[in-house]
Amino acid sequence: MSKSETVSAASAPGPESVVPCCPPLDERPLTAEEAETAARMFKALGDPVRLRLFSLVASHKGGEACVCDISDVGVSQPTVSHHLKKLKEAGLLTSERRGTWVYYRVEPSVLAAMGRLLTTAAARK
Amino acid sequence: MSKSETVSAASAPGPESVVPCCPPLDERPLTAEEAETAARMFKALGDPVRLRLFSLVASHKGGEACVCDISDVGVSQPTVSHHLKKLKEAGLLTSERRGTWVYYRVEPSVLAAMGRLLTTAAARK
DNA sequence: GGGCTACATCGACGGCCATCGAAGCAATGG
DNA sequence: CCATTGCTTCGATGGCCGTCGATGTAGCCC
Repeated sequence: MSKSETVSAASAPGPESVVPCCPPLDERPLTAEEAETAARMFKALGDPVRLRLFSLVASHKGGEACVCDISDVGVSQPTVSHHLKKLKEAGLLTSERRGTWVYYRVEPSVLAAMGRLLTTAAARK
Repeated sequence: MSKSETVSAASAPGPESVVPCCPPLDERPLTAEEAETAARMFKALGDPVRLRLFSLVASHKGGEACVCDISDVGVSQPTVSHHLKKLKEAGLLTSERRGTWVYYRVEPSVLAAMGRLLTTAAARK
């Protein structure tokens, strides 16, 4: 059961646990649970192929892209699908089927949370 | 020219003349090389234990901590040393021996580069 | 229906990685 | 010089993960 939150109700239930996650890294030591949550997101971007796929979606016009637009990253099509699933499970992407194609789109809130986790630490220096 | 960009490095040379590594994730698709470099950094923070260790160093008074201060994360001491080595290899931490103890300290420039990679993408939304 | 395209899932394989105990190196204190 | 403490390195092991070909499913078109 996902916590009631300001999640856009239009989308499917999807993977829950989409939260601000954690305080800035230099504010307080992360607890074991916080580290587990945050590490899962960083881990999702810790693969070159996934990072390229994510960047391809994020930089695509309209903020979304179908798999056929981004599947030229040097690996087979099943592998692309596998990585997109990983990114979706990490809460970084959402997918929606429209007719023949499946469109992927970035989840801005999670991305902002990750950025805040890092930039605040640097800004306070 | 109006200040359409909130980038702090408008004219200042900046102490961080180091390579920013990559453009923001939503600006242009990353190349294979860029993705390889950036993924290496994200991967370093993609482990819960490493993330806790990094947070412990970053939040410690004085901006540095010896291993004895942060080795209580639930794993053996050799494992702690192993993870600290990984963080150092990723360029996120630096170490210095002073007498009996070895002190670790965060590398602000690399941290800032990672944050910029994420926050710019979110801020431009 | 038949065929085609777009994408996901399955099963398997190879390699990387987190973890540990044991041992090694460094510095201090007696 | 020896013992002790702080930390790193070594070697081994178990598990996770990225990758693939084959197969399955969903939607479009003739």
